[in-house]
Amino acid sequence: MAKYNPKKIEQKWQNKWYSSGVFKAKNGSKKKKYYLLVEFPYPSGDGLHVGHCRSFTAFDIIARKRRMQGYNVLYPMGWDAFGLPTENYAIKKGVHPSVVTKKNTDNFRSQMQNLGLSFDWSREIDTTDPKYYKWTQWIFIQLFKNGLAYKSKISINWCPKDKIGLANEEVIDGKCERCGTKVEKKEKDQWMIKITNYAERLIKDLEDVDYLEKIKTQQRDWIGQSHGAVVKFHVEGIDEDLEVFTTRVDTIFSGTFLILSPEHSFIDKYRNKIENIEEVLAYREGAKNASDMDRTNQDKEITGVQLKGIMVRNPVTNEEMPVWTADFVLDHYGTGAVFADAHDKRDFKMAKKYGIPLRTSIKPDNEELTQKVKNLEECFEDDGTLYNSQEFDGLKSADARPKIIEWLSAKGLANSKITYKLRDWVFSRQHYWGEPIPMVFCKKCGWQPVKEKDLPIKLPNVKKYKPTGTGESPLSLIEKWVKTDCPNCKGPAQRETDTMPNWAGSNWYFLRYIDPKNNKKLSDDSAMRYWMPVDWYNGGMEHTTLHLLYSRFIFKFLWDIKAVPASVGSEPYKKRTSHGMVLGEGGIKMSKSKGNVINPDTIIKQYGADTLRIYEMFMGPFEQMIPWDTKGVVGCRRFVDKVYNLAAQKKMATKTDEALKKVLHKTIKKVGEDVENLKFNTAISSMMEFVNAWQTSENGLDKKDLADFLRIFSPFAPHLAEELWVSLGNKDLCCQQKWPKYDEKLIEEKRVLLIVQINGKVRDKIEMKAGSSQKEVEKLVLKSEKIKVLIGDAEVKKIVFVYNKLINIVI
RNA sequence: GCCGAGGUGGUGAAAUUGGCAAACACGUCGGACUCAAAAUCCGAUGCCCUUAAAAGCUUGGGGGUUCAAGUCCCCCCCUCGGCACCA
Repeated sequence: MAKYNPKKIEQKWQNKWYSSGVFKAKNGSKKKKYYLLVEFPYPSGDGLHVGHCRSFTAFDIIARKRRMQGYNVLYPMGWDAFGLPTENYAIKKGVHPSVVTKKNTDNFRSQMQNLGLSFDWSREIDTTDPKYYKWTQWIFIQLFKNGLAYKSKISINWCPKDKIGLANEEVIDGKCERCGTKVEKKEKDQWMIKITNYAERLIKDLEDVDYLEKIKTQQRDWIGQSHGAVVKFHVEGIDEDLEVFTTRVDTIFSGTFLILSPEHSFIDKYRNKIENIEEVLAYREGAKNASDMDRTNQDKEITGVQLKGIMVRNPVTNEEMPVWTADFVLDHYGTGAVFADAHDKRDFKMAKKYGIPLRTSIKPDNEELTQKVKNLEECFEDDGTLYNSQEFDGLKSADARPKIIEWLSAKGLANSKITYKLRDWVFSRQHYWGEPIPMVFCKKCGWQPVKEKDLPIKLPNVKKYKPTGTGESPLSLIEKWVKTDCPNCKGPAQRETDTMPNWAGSNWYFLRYIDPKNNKKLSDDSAMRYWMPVDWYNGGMEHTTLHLLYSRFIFKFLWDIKAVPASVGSEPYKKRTSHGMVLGEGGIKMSKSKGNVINPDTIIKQYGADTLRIYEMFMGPFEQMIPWDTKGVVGCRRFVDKVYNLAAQKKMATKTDEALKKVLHKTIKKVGEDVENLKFNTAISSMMEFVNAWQTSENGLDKKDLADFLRIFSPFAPHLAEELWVSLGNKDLCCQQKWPKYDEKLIEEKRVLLIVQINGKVRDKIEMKAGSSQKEVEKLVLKSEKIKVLIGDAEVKKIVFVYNKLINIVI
């Protein structure tokens, strides 16, 4: 038989698979479904990254295994193709982004096919296809109609050199991603989405899904729920209360002053009551100009200005408290105001700096520390025991909190309240290459959504993709497109010229794969009922708080408005895992500038796709970051070669050796279990062990056992598996076979290697039949010369026996 | 600062969850084949002492629990990821 030639083999089987449609998922099937999803890539000009290959191959293995286990598997692929690099390329070269996108997606597709990935290509989607983004726009309109999309003036990142608004992800270290200029803030009217309405559900429903714990934790932290209370502080001489959010009501008896954010509306409302208003407004101005970098600087000196002439009353001590403003109090969190006391480091520092009186009311358990706290030498921030707190003295912080809230709310002075760090989602981008926001502004009717029958609002062709310099999107320059009729009154109106962020298309794409050609709906109800939710979704950790959270939110919304059938439930993904990044050799990030990018095409050309697949799975644990090592690829090629040589050239046994058969069945068990746990590296090492045993066995495998091995091998190295499958005389495809079962009886050990320890140290090993009793083992061990010598005259104190494993003699 | 993950040979890593630490692979060294090289095959390979055997040491550091600890508990150090003036 000829030498192993992956080039010849792989092309042939890819053609066969893709032309026969074996990987097509069937809607309306009676079979059990399995929906496997990997994040669709942004088709960049650089081509497929070996990191893509890793997660796509991993889930390809699961998809192939599931098909062999009899499932109707949906494993689709598409393109998240709106995005900046394509737009930048268009600006530079003057080529239309859609032309670039077409070129890049063609390249990506062929690279994926060269890897033998079993995607169902009949369901391919592209977020930049008007037939697709028609529904992205439709979702926006539903958000608007349900009061979840609104316009708001907010400060955006502004590059003064390029004269363009930047998304957070375009700001690297406070500088513009393109030109490196320091980014400024600029106020601009933006479309916002009220994701905060869903904050509670987004946290609560995490209980019902199977996500990696670290993913859940990260989402919870991002949403940032805190339980506390809003307390009212009456302003002296004005019929007004200042409301303050706190999670530490237990410290309220020590509250001696109040701090407002510089932007707090109270300052505007009572300008004339504030004696030093000029100073206060100057402070506000200064805070506004401080960049994010300065504001997050830990060591920054605390500053503040007192609102002279304003006093409030502490609702529990009834004492007068001065009111200050300081920029560490954030306007957008809680009520934009805090009460300050000796139990918060920042308040403590500020009071010391400006000579504001402090009082303590919580003490730690430690007596020495308590003295320091009482003397105001140290700031105690933790929970402790209350004192100076009237009837609440002696209570622990945690017990005091609900009691104090209850007591205050009875008097109408407080309400318990839950706040979130999560903020509403800025949805406008001043770019060309994105979905146009389907809204129209009419002087008479205000903002109006485009009529659904007029969707999609197609991106018009422009001559220049360059930003306008005024902060408007390039679309604003196309007068013909901007001018339109009001959908409501038919009067003259203007289109929104901002586009959507690149998260918009990926919010709901998993619904489109289910029914990719539907032009009446996002996706057909009965098909959604069958396929949803996604059974297993894998993606990068970097998408945990953006894409993953956004898409969960949008899905909940679609479910609420019944665009998704009720029976599906309100969580889109049953299970979510994450892969580790593939780094360049030496452990640094792969990048063009470092010249350490590995192109999968090169590896396939040199070693074959099966080898690349196996290497990517063997290189290390799937969830872990891992450096590329071309030497390791060689080792995997040797393994693949070995399988080929053994299967193709060794004479077939009439009956497999008993010992080898045993190893085979252990391997079937191990590979099956490891794949389910994403432990591909150990699955492969166990197959290597099996192949080594096969190589050294006397007679080798018989036809049936070789066929079983090929079946477990085929998800990993599908091309070679098919080639060897037909060489056994089969006419069908290996990937359509049943996943083999292992024989429990064969796996059972008849003889075991028993460890003999003296005082916990391994001194000997004896082989004996499995299931021997302690007595039998003891007899044998104590007779052994080696052990006799080691025990010598010492007294045997104790003997520990672990069934089928070890015996430990304590002397 | 807080939260999360991790630290095991020269390298990537295993370790059935408390029971032989280093499987599998890379690399290195030695041998076979060859005029020679590559490829391939065989053997050795945690460290230390040693011609060898035997002993001893070893999972970031220190302490503890246990007949037995990479695994459990306490303290500390380091690396990576996330959040970060969030009241």
